[in-house]
Amino acid sequence: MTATLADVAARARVSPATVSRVLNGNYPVAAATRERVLRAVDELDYVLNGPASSLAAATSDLVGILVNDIADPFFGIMAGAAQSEIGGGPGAREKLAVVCNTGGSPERELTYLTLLQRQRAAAVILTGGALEDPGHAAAVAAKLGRLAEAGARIVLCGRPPLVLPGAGAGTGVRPAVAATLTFDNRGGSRRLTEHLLALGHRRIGYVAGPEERTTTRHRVEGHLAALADAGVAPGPLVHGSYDRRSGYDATLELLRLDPSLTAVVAANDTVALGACAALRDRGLSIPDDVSVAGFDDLPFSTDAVPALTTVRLPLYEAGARAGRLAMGKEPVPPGGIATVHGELMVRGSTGRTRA
Amino acid sequence: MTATLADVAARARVSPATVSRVLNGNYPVAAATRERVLRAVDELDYVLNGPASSLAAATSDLVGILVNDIADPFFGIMAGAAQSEIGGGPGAREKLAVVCNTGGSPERELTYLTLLQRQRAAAVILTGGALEDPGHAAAVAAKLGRLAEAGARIVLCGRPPLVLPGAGAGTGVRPAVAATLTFDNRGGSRRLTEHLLALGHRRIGYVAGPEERTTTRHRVEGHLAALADAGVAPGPLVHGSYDRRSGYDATLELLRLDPSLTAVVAANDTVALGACAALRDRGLSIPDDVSVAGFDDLPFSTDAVPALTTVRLPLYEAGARAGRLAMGKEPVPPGGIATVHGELMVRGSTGRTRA
DNA sequence: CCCTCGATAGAAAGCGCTTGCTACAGCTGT
DNA sequence: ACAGCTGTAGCAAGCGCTTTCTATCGAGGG
Repeated sequence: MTATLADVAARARVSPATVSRVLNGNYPVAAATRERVLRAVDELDYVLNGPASSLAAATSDLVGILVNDIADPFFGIMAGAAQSEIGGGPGAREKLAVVCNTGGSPERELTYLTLLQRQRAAAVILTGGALEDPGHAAAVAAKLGRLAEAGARIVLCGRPPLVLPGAGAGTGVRPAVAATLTFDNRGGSRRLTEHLLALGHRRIGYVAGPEERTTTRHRVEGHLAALADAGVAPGPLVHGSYDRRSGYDATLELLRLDPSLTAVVAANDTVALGACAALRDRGLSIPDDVSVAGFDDLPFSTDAVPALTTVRLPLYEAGARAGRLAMGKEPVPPGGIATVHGELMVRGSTGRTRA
Repeated sequence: MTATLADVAARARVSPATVSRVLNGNYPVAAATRERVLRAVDELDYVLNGPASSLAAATSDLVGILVNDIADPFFGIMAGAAQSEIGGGPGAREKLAVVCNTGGSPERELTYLTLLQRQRAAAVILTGGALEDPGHAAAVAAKLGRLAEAGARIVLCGRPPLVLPGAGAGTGVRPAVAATLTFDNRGGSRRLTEHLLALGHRRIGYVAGPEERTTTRHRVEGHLAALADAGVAPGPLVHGSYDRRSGYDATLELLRLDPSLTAVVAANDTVALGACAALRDRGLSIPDDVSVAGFDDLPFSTDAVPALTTVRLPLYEAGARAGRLAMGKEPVPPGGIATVHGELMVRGSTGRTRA
């Protein structure tokens, strides 16, 4: 049998209450007593019973991090950074940061949220783009509201702010979402396209991400805005998922739609890699025949040949900040929302159009 | 306030016991009653209190997946696969699969194990190579033993079997580890080096992973074994971490140690990418001047230019299988151990030495 | 020199759920 | 018509911890 608090108490010749207080360190205990208790804990290999503790204290030390695709470094980097800020704050009770992979499925997102609510999670971080389906958005908002009511701190990272009914300023309703770190996908995308335009490109194809995702839409909007400002007509656009295969296929399709393309902008770096492969397979050279650009600046982008022009998103920093916000270790930005900007990284995959 | 079981019971005009039985579905409840209860649950937006439930039932629905680096797709792919097998088995109570990022730190590994033990996790999956430090190995083994005692099913995935004292056959001691899926790193590495030898390479540099990791050692051993069999003297070897930067630096060092190298074998694909970058920066062409090989066959490897010769590990399949084993959905392999083999993928980054 | 206060420890009442056991129908078989 | 079932529902005793309230002991102040 596993040892219980009572066993430890008996061995240390104190009451269970005292043991609990030693373990939680939120009540004065004489040094000698503490010593004795800790020794007993050690000798019995005692480990607190989490469920019992959470039940009695009405709080738990679980922090959930939801990601859309755990195999994608975009999420891995953010999640890892957040986790590193959450695990073992000094003094505080050790928190258990766990990442939950929704795989982009709305049902799983909701399921995980319910599961986290069931565990009375102390905080929840949602990373990456959201689905734009109104029904789903409402369901998520409702769940988050309930989580927040139960005391969980909610942080959005790389996701647009959630508009909650009845949570406006002055209504006295505490907003469900404690803080939002939103990525400036529009602005980054716009600067990227401006860069391409400056290089002389006029026929630019676009490999977009999955439809109905905020990230996809914002990046497309930035791209179109840049074109509109320059008075350049948009080129062909194909939707796909966020993987290299999709980038490959979509690029072939783009080429079919407009064989005279001089540039391809991809939804992200992974997709861009697929695009490069497709172009090469068609015998086109990068950037001499066609320029290619990605987004995110994942670690491998600099190793592509040629190195990928892209927009760097400070994923690690954003994830870490989200982690701190979830722990209440960092002040909430004014208005609860902070925008994280991307930086244009010009590298070898984009070049001037031929004269 | 959040609704409790009792609230639901009152609303449905039944006893709390009945509500519990409806929710857990492990006791006959008349259809009409069930109906009434479910309606009440719905109307009250009731969500089971996980801690209370776990406490009373002495089990929880948490399943922990430990990974060394969540930003590395090697782990992301396995973890995602495992998670997809764990979330929501039909009929069974929904499990919460969570991934914990140790960052390769032994302390964090132990901390997470303790935290999972505290939560009375239903199962724990440890992925990737282990640290070879005997002290740490013993500590982990002890923790796993305690977890298993508490009813958790332990599965190792991509990690060598754990030798537990006193758990041999016939001792009547239930082994702590339910099942082990071990990767044939030695064999894969050996075949890779044999391929290089067959292409005529005799001066092969090796960029190894972190020291004291089983994966590192096994891959090096396979490499050396192939060389020994062929009567070829080992080339220079440099240790580093599992990232591209490390591959870059180590390759420069290798070149310094032996400028006449004709091939570089890297600890994994990520490292290989760094190696490629270093070679290119030195003005060497791949594979004409120097061949490069990786390991794992991560998705981006096929997009490298030239595409990377590597050893494909069925990460997704292994992760999924680990997930099923953790759920008891799949029979344990004979002896509790199954070896997962890698497949040599010959691509453009390796070629014949010049005549 | 007694009283008050600060510091520390204990008693006990839950926290919300599960589950073994008991209770009570409505039937069946004789 | 009655004992014995089978099928459902309720009772109540915890699960192991936290925390409020109370008790005790010493020390300093009036």
